[in-house]
Amino acid sequence: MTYRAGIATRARILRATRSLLAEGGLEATTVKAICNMADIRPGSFYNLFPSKEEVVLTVVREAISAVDPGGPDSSETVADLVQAYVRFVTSEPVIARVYLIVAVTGGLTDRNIGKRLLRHHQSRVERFRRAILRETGGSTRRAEEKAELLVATLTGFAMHAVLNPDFDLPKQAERLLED
Amino acid sequence: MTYRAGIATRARILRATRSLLAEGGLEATTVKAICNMADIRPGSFYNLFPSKEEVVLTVVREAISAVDPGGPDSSETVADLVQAYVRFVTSEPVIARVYLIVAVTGGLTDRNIGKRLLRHHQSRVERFRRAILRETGGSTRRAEEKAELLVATLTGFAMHAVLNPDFDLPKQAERLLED
DNA sequence: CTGATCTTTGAGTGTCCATTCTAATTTGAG
DNA sequence: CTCAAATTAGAATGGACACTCAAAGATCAG
Repeated sequence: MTYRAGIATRARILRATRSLLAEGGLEATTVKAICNMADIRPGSFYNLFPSKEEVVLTVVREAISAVDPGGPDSSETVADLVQAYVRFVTSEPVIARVYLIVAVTGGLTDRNIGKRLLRHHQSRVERFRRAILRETGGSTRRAEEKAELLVATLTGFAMHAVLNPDFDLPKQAERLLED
Repeated sequence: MTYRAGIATRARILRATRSLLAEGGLEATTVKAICNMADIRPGSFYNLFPSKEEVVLTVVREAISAVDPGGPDSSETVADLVQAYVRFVTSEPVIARVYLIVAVTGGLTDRNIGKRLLRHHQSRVERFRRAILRETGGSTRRAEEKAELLVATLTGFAMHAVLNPDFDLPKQAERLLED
């Protein structure tokens, strides 16, 4: 994969996979569908990726890391974190859908994705916990509980936002911060 | 299906389907797997159910209605509703997993299940809204928003409870009621 | 006991899937 | 321009899937 053509094809495959995952989940993401959307033949696909699983994992990794962009910042507030998440879900709906569909469904049914998701979830809780401690103080234990509540709530919100187009995510998130 | 043998076989098929859905989602729920677990041959399966889809839908319907047992009661409180949900998730983990897995995977990818789920979600919000109005008053609009927030949060909690065995659902739900 | 009806069996069907293979074509460094 | 390496095409393979079918067996009302 050192020629320009290969690099471009690889990008088209990833774009198609992302789109298919967001639209119809793993079930709709067949190699044939990817090839159709990327306008290539299976031979090209397998010249650039060793398996379908590898493309899917690549896109899922991308989606998971997009949930928490940038490293932890020692001055970020809880509101910053919540707003960053809301912005992610509303401005990158395709990747957000991939995250919810594949991460959550895969997390529930596939061990590898499940572990990866749990690790990611714990690091998110940790980041929220630090922000809560900086902002409102209290015991570490109490902050941890608050953080878990916040993260779980946000995930629930995102799911409903994807399921129900009328769900007003920004407003609900704002209300969440008031309490 | 008027003979005893048929009725018993039907029950075994449903039990196997429930278990497989809870364990590995739709992907793991193949007709072959159902037949193995129920110790029957495909012919028997198709004598009692017209298709795999029909069994899955039967189990999903069962799971959806199990989330809100009993009709709306004009004296139920918000705490009652929250506790009923927590009890459902903790005491019927198999069916709860079916609800979450199919809700997320099917709801996002399959139109029929998605619509059914959206309707169910709206009736749940309605039930919460009424309880909130009775209890704390306020405008209908505000109560609706509060209700949506509660339902979304509870769904997020249930997901994390299924994903992370350490997540303390009853305690988090209790804390949710305090605020 | 009998026989109409229900149930079960298990091999078989067609379809779709991920993946492989060989040969042809395109690329770009020297 | 040359040629080794990268890329592509597209038919072919094997396996898993949902589902069918004809024949054998079990059930139970009368």
